[in-house]
Amino acid sequence: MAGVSQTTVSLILNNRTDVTFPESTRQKVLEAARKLNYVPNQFARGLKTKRSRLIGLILPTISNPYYQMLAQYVEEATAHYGYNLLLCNTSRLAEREAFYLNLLSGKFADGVIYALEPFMPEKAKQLFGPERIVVIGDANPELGMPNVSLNSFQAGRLVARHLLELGHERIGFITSPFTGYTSSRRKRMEGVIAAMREAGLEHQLVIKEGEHERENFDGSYEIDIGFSLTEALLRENEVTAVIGVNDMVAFGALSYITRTNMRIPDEISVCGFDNIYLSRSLRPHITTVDHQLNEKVRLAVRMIVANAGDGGDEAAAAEEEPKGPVLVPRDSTGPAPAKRSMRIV
Amino acid sequence: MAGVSQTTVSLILNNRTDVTFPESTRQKVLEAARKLNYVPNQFARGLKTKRSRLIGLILPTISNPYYQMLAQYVEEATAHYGYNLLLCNTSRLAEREAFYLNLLSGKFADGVIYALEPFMPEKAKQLFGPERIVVIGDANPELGMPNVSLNSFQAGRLVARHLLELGHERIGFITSPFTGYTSSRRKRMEGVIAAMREAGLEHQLVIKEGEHERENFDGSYEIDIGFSLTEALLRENEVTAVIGVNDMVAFGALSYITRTNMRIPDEISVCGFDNIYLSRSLRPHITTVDHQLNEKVRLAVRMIVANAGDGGDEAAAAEEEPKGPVLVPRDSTGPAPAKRSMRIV
DNA sequence: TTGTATGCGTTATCAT
DNA sequence: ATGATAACGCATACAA
Repeated sequence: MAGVSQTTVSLILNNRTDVTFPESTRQKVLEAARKLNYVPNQFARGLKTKRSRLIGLILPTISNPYYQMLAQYVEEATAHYGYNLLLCNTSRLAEREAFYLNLLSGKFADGVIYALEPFMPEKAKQLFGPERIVVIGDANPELGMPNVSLNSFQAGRLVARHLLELGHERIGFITSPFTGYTSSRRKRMEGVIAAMREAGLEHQLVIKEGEHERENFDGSYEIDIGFSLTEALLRENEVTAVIGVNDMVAFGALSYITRTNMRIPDEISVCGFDNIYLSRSLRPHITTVDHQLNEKVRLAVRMIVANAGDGGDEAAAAEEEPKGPVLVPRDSTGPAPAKRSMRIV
Repeated sequence: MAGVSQTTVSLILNNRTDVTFPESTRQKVLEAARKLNYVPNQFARGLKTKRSRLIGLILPTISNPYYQMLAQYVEEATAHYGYNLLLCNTSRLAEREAFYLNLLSGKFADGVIYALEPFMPEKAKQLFGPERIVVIGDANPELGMPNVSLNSFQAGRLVARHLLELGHERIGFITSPFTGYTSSRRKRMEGVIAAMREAGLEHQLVIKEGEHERENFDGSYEIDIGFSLTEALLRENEVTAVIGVNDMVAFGALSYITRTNMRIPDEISVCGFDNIYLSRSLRPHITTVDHQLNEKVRLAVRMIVANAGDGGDEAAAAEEEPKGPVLVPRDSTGPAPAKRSMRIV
């Protein structure tokens, strides 16, 4: 229609810098494309270039505010690079992970972001090669995959130090179960223990762990765990602060405490991890730790885009040092109450 | 490697029913494929078949529990059909919607599910054809697109009738702004008004609408709106029940009321819409309306799969009548308090 | 039951 | 600066 060849059209529409055309030709082609509502066929393009501009995101479920937040960030980052996000909910089932790995492979996706610990790292590496995969989570060298680190240990330490500085001495840590696949829960606890030990208060820490991982993956499970563990914790112990292993568990704690008519933070402090948006919406606003997830997600996406792609300067950008977790103090934590509550100690 | 032709391999690997092979040949091919870790190239396949087994989901943001729930259901439904979900967050920006429509088109996606009212229905229809699009939301014949209906009007009526049955007469309805693009808020209100009118209590309804739509799309905005509108509502009016335009707004109302030390539901009832999982986790569990979204989402996905696809029986299944909204009574609503609160009336 | 040949729409190579 | 042509990997019409 523009009276030129396929080649010319391709070169112009992809506005490549290595060739140059007279403005007149360029306009003719652009005009014709516009008139025809031309949209390049991504199948044909992918067949040649082996690139899809698609990134798969593997996570257990989107019904959990943490993963929802993460997915939101990934979506924003991929869109920024003109990429599209494929959502893959595995419910932590190996079978579902395998299903999605197959679906994504065949050079179909340019890369895969794991937001949980891979069940089948070998299969993933075999299908994509390690350089097309990024794991967002606590570093695990055994996996042999690129990793954007979350440093849960440091996060745990930050929270505990915050409470110690406020004068709390007897502290409860409540958590959903330590399972094989979520080492971050354990690492948060270890960070808390480390801080308590540094303060010489190691034996003042009370740890309560939930019983069974429940099949359902929405946040209600964690809220329930937080509620019942706090009930048990306060029945047996005189703590002045409760640390939930994440914000949802902390909300459960808050629910129970509110119901007992104890005042927060005057009589008891509560805090969590993750800085999900509810932690700054529900009242009281809760003290938590921000992972700077947005920055980290962007880094992960850049790593894949650089590797899949046009390389060069992009690749350099991917080498940045990720930032560490930061404490976000809010209304739910305050100075430890006076001796009254310390009578057992 | 199996000593047979491409054709044979293709036929066997796609296990087509219209041809039949001796078991020996079949095994040879399957064996070879397994050994080679063969994964079909989806680009090449798509180039021939014009099918991607990809469905685009267009929504404003995933940082809002309603859309998060919807996305979860869509993901489950698409996975069930061996499809993959492309997540497209538009933040209700026309520009972003256009970006995604282009990205998805070129026969790249088999269909598009709109979870919000399309900004550019014409462009969408032009790129995909109306039969490849399904809108999940209140029916809007003007769009000329297939629609899975949510019936917000009926939902509003259900809630109001529930309160009327409990003896409430003076009721507040609080809502984020009625904007051009979310007619469901207005329809919920109209349903409430209809029920009040049927009871002859039309003038006992107090409506409070938030000021400006805020740019940020996480639920915190709606919680804040609920909080401040309830404050204003209770300062000026003696209502015995508050209806939030959705569960998040209702949570905001709950937050304010809890802080005033009024008892729920003894002194005041609160309810919302959508049945997001938080409504059954946070305490008190709130009365709400369930849209039976899961069923509706499955229907929407089936409609696209049937149209894109292998047709026949699938297409028939897509004709089902969608179910209506149902009331979910929980702890936050109870009988209207005795006359004490009714002195103004 | 199985093989041969063709084409999907694009980009890349090599001409001119 | 631009055009001709091949090739990507698969599915299919047709032949055998």
